[in-house]
Amino acid sequence: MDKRKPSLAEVADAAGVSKMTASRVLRNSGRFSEETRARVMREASRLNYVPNRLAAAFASDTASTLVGVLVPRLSGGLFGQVVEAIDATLTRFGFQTLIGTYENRGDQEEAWLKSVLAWRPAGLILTGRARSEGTAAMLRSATLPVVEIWDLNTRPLDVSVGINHFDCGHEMGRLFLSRGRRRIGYTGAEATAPGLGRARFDGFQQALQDAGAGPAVAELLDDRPSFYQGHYGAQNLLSRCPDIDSIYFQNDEMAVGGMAYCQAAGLRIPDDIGIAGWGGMDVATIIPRRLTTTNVSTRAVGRSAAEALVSRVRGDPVRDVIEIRSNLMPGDTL
Amino acid sequence: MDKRKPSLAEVADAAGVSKMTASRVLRNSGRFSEETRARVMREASRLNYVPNRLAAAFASDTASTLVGVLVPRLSGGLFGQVVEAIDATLTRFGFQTLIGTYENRGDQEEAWLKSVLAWRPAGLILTGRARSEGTAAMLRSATLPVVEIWDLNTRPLDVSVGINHFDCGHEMGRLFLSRGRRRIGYTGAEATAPGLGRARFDGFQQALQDAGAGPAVAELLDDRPSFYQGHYGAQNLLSRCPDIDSIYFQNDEMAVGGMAYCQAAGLRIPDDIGIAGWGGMDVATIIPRRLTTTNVSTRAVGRSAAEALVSRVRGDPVRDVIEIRSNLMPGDTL
DNA sequence: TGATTCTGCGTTACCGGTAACATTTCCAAA
DNA sequence: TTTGGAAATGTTACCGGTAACGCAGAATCA
Repeated sequence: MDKRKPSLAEVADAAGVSKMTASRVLRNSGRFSEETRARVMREASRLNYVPNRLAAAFASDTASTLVGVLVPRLSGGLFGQVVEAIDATLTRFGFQTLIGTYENRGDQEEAWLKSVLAWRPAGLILTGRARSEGTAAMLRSATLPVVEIWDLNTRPLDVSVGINHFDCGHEMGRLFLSRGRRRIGYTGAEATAPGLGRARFDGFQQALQDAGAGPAVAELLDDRPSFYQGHYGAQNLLSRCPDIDSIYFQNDEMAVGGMAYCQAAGLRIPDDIGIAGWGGMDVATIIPRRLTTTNVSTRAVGRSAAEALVSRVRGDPVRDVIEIRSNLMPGDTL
Repeated sequence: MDKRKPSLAEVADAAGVSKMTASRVLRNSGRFSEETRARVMREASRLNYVPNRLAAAFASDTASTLVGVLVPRLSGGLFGQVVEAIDATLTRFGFQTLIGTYENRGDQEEAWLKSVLAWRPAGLILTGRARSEGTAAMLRSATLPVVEIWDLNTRPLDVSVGINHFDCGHEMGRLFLSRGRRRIGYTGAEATAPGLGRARFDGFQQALQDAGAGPAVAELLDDRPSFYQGHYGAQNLLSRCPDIDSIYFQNDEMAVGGMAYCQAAGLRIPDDIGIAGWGGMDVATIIPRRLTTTNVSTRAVGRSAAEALVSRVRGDPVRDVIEIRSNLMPGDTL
């Protein structure tokens, strides 16, 4: 038995037309009669024809439906949701997602980019904005649609779809002050990685400074954000500065971990200590109180990014800066 | 300025050799002198040559480095970790991950498979074992390496890397009994989806039956497993059967959500009610007690699956059933 | 009625690599 | 010096599609 997949030529032969006509029918690119269409489609289906995208993309340089998607990670946090939304949207438009994770290592990013560009993708979706010189050079010379996500970039390489993290932090800072908090702490993770949580912290500090309040005491850890890091960070912070009255965490996972520590230490929330996080993560639903946080629509980020990319690939007009709104949730923990 | 990427022919010309020699050098497939190697590599690097994998894969039928990876979801639960480990391992071996998520819809799976097979991938990694007839037929006729993950399949299509969920449930059932639990409840999600949590429940019930105990009362919800589903499921279960003394949850997220409900309802854990989950998820670290659960090495599943796939692609011998051990953690909540 | 456009389809060349086979070079052994 | 064979390199054909162009016949127009 012949295991080879049937080719376009075989479908065309079976239908009694030329390869080109069969190709036109299968791509629905016009210039064929209804009768021919029916015959080609019937034979394609009968032969279980699976088009060879390698050949198609290779031949035309415009037919690639691969999209490279690079995120820091898939587990924990919100990136899994973002990628889910990206993939769902790309799939809807007939594109495929080529994934990559880089765990905050720039060299990883560069190697990944090189191996993805080798597939001549239709476009790229990249997270974060801090890029190595080599990466930036590759992107410039590649001239393909690139959507930067997560951190809103007002002067994007091409298109940016993201959240204004600075404003999130600033808004939260004002909320801390309006609740009478004055001895404020901050706990973050991935201290060595640029971007991501950093802008939130900057906005937060700015809000305190704008109001003439002193800066927040920061506890920055190295690992990725997690429950445990929040727990540990809160412990460090409270032993260094036992008199702080509130802590802003880099995200909800950390906030929930920090809350667990505070409660175990006998502190009442929000009376003895105020807690706030960021992200509106599912994990926050498990605690009896509603966590003070900023809700972020990760699905909207993913969907908008994918839609913007598809529009760019098709040559449709696209706004180059797309902000995804986030909503402060005052909650009951501050 | 010419925006086209340099081709192999240009590199070869610049190095003063034929395309074929340049190709051999770049693939390191032997049969060239050290001096030639140096010259070709130098020119490739000088011209910023990025090989065209489309052309390579298309030409040789053996050079594809794409691997299709299909999972139910990326956010929540453990699949994000699994995919992370798969991707890291595949990257290490020079392969690329083409991702797909199917949200428990069989038609999605079939459409995804078709679009991935169009790229003539080197292999596939699929989650779960319940497949539609169309999907199974496509896999049979495609004759490419397929690794099934998550549920251990003792008669795999090709290779299976997974966890024995039945045994996990059985072991946990015995623990429930040894702790004197007799009026037992179970809370699961995705009731309509086959596989996944189902085998654990079956094993659990079997353990109870083996010991002559009555079956667990089941509360099966439709949505995907989450904190909220656990909370809600526990509530339903306790209002239907107020006298149950313990609940086995489909996973740790649900268990933590269920615990939150029980505590809010004034039940002491484990005195009034015993709680157990599954998965060893990070979320369990936030609660003050150690959750009774089964630890699963998701990284090991991902890494082993990717390694098995690479071996199969290379033609190396591979065991066709690879069980990833899981460990019962007695914890403090049962 | 002749000229022009449109419709439907075919022909040819090519995308950028790699497999298979052919050829040249070089060195050691006869 | 000749010669055999391995090492290094070149030549040719091809993978399966698509772009560009060509061409006959039908429809439309002046």
